[in-house]
Formats: sequence, C-alpha cells, structure tokens
Amino acid sequence: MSDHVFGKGMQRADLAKLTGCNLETIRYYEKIGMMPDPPRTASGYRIYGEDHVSRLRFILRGRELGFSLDEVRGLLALVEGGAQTCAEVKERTERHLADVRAKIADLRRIEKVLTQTAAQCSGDMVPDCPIIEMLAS
Amino acid sequence: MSDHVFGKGMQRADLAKLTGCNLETIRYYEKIGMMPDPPRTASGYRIYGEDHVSRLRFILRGRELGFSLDEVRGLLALVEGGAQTCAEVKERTERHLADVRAKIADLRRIEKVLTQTAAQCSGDMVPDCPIIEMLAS
DNA sequence: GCTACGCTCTGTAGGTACTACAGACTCAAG
DNA sequence: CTTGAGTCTGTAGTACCTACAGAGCGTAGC
Repeated sequence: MSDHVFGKGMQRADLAKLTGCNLETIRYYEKIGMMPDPPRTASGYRIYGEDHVSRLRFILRGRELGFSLDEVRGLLALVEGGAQTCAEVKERTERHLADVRAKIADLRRIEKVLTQTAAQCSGDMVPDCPIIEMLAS
Repeated sequence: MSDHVFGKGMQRADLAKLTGCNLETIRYYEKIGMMPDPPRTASGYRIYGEDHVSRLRFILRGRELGFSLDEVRGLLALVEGGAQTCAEVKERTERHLADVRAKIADLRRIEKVLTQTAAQCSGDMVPDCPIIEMLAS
C-alpha cells in the first residue's frame, strides 16, 4: 500500500483489497454515482479515505443480500437523509424479502420438476429420454 | 391469423401467440441461432410451421426450468444428434440441478438474515435502525 | 540520471437475455 | 384509394459488472 492505509489515503487497489471488491467495480460505482467522485492527487490518482471504505462496504453488503443497486441507492439516501429512517427501511426490506421468497418458491418449483423427471430417467445409453420428452411436450 | 394456423404457415405474431413467447424474442432467437432462419414470402415475411412451434416450445420450456440459452442449445444439439442421448441429458440436468440448489441455498441464507434483522427492527419513526447497522457494519 | 516494472488513468467492448422503438414497407378490408 | 394493422430492419436500452488497450505516473535499483 502506497501510504499507511489509514494515514493519508488509499489508492484504488488498496480500497479493493480492503473491501474484497473488484478493482473495476469501484470505478463503475463511481461512474453510475453509487460512490462519490473521490479527490485526486495532482497527477489524477484517486485518493480514498475511511468514508469511502464504509460506503463501499454498505453497497457490497446490500448486494450480497440481493438488493439491486437502485435499492441500495435508496437505502443510502435514507441514511444520508437521516430523519425517521427505521420505518421506511423496514418497509423496503420487507418488500425485498417478498421478492426473495418469490424467487425461492420459483426455484423450488424448478427443483421439483427436474428432480422428478431425472428420477424417471434411466441414464442409459439410449436415445429415448423422459427429460427430453418433458421439454418437448 | 393470416392462414389457418396449421395450413400453410404462420406469421411471427401467430407463433408468438401460440407459444406465449414475446414477438421480439423470436427474432432474437433467430439472430443468435437458437431458432433456424425461417423461409420467407416473396415480400420478406417470415413463414413458420409446426417444427418451429416445437423447437420454440422446447426452448421456452428449458428457459422456464432455468437452463441458460447455451444449455438449451446443447440439449437441442443432443436431440438433433440422436445417438445415446439419455445418459448425457441426465448428466447435464443434474449439473443444472446442482446450480439450482446452490441458488436456493443462497437465497435462503439471504432470507434468514433479512428476516432476523427485520425482526429486531421496531418499525418506528426513529433514525436508529438495526437493518442499517447490519449493512454498515 | 536512467531504466524497468508495476500501478493508475481513460474510454470502450463484451457478456446474458431480452425488450422496445423508429422509420420503412406490405397487406387486406372498406 | 385510403386507412389501419401487421411486418421488416437496425439499433439502443435494461442490470451489473468485467476486461482490455494504450497512455501516463511513481519508485526502486543501478
């Protein structure tokens, strides 16, 4: 690391290493306004501080929990805004939770169909296949 | 429908209606080679027959079951090929099934975290929020 | 001081699976 | 002959990155 990590500021690679984020993703988040444009050195190198680390961690954590970038953006705006946050955050979380549960239900349906059809399948070296028949029907 | 549906051939909208596929998606599938280039009328209109209907249904069914377009393409190639299909199809299905189960596990982990955190959330009109704290930590 | 190496900078293209639109054309009914 | 609906094409947009080319910068070693 170019300087002591929490001394004067980090470079992009340092921020990436610290957060586990891909190097290019950081630039992407800046481009789409998820991350603020960082200050630069005289020669144009980005300089990051602790606030960038927290914000990026927030985004990554939100993404891990399946929130879209727009949803994360919304949550960040609520936090920045400050006023009566909790009720609104809970509501959005529950909307997202409903999405997640719908996806689980969908995947379980798929799992069931695939499992049942594969069970009828001999796995032999024959041309007839119940899976193909199911797909073709 | 321009002609009796199974008489001489359908137009794109007929095929779409019959299969439930989006009109534009059919053209897209042709462009990427999932569907064969159909014959045309003198003025350039596409003409579809029963074989197009079955192939499109196969693709849509595969997609519904979460196979990627490339996986569906592979399955179609196996069917076209003909020889000792069943063993190979079963293997691919089980690989895909493993993917599906991994996704379910992932979503369940997300569901658990969100449910537990939301439960700690008062939902009151206050600025402090356990969900935000979890995301920020 | 100079070179070599590794890091950073930028813009841009690629991937997945569609979906939508603009502008031109065709076709059939009234 | 006009009108309206369907079709044709290419292209751009969606979400979320990821990767690369070609240029510039910074520093360690000689």
